[in-house]
Amino acid sequence: MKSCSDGPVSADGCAARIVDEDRVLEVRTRMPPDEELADTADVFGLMSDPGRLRILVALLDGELCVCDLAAVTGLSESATSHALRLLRAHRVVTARRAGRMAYYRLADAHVRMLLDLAVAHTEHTDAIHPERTGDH
Amino acid sequence: MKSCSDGPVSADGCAARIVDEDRVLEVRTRMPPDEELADTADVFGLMSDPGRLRILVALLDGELCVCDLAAVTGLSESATSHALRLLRAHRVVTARRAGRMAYYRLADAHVRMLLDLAVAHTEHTDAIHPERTGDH
DNA sequence: TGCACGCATGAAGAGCTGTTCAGATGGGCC
DNA sequence: GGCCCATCTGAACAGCTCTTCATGCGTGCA
Repeated sequence: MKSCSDGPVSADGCAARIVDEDRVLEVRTRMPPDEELADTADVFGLMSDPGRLRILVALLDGELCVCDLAAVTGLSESATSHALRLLRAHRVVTARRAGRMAYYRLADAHVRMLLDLAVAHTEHTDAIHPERTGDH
Repeated sequence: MKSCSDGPVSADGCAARIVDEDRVLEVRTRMPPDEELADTADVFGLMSDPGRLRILVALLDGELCVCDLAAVTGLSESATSHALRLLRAHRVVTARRAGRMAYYRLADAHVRMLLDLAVAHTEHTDAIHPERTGDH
């Protein structure tokens, strides 16, 4: 294998040393473009809050109004509304107005698949526990 | 349908009004326990940072050392190491030491599936753009 | 043995996130 | 019209996150 710092740094202006330049270039070409990665990270970010995750899991079975979502998730109605606003802004959920009520449902098949996969696995596998770090 | 605020609040001490109490109770029973939801949210949180997401996507093809990961992701080597420490603590990646080098690889099949699903979809669907909110 | 290298770590600061509080909006009902 | 109710919104604050800088640690090589 090559030395980690022989020769000038790679052509893209990055100052980091590189061990296996061919491999790095290959992985780079496989890497989705920045914008798509950022969007994907955003989607994961939306699902990374326990409150929002509860909301989304609750909506897997069908639509619910804001106050019922608040009751299911344990969030305040204000916090629920804020969370729904975020999810709505990212088109993960849509609202249906019925008089004074607002009924929300999942609007993104992609997110639904991710939720199904995640929930299915949390039911059958042991949780990942950060406490038991396993390093050093 | 019932009025949203008739009768006393539901028996669990939550002060929120409830429209469809049966539905709320049913969804609650389907909801995974708090601990599992928290762990799932943590996993999504790990994938919600563009830098960490890049690292994980890069590792889909196999192991890489820290400096190459830094080169691929565009992160500094320090930031890369910090990110890897987090991922390692959650057992999402494992390290193999070879002399001075440290080679990392994916260690969690669950996370790999989520990554595959997410990346596959970003390649074929239009991104979710928060700018076009679509509400009101 | 001493140095250079790859990596790991701790501290610190800027920025982001999620909550609560207070108030606004708009629809139904008397 | 006037009131109540479900929801929405903005401001503000606490807590967390991610990055950088500086340094420590273990390894390989001269």
